[in-house]
Amino acid sequence: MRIATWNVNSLKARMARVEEWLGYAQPDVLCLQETKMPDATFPHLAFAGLGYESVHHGSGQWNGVAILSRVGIEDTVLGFAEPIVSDRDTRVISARCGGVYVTSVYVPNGREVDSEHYEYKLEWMGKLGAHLDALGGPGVEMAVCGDYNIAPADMDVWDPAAFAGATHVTPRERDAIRSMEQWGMVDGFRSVYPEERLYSYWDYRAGNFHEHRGMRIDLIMVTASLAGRLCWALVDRNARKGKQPSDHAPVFVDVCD
DNA sequence: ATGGTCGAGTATCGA
Repeated sequence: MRIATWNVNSLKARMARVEEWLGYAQPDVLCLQETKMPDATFPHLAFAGLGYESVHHGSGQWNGVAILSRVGIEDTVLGFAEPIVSDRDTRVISARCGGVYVTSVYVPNGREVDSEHYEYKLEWMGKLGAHLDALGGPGVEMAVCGDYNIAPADMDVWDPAAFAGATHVTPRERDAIRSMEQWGMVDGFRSVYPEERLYSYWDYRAGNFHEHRGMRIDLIMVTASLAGRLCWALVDRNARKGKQPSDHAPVFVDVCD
């Protein structure tokens, strides 16, 4: 089972690239973030034509998350599960796909350390933990995929010194990832490639992509039963190239029997 | 050394 995640930075702007990618990457499940559209305009029919059922949680021109699956979609939860209070942003959606409870997350950016946005980000990560408990806890086969806006370790940024004092790398943010690991999840890509300095996001500006100035902030966190069966993982840098790319590349893991 | 681009919408803001 191939489980993928991709922050598309507007699905309207990226639809042709997403269709192309589904065609050659053949994921069983694809989590999308930053669709930047309301539910009313989500292209369920186009994805159905490619063999994918889909669920979407979006309210307007910002945020927006979705799950596409060709192995079934059931038990969909929009936002955080009850009784967790969801905020007005549409940043999380969950659904059971082929026996795996899949969650697509777009974690708040944080903007500046110690700003209200930063506190909101940390609070949001706390709610995500409660959400995963509500879905059944670490004993459930679960994949939590998305743009975490957190680089788990120094090796996940092109130059740790360049991020001094910035968000995405602070101990409090990294503690949120560590809490997920202590709860029972494994960073799927990192477990397959313990040493590789590969990134999933590059700012559009300044030729950052070609200069390899990136960050690995798009993660597929999986519970133990899946973690023990990971047989491959990939960041598809080719999908960051060419005409009208997203600033993020898709990432996937393969779960084998 | 700084900033360099996109996508939202159509002036700027957010990333």
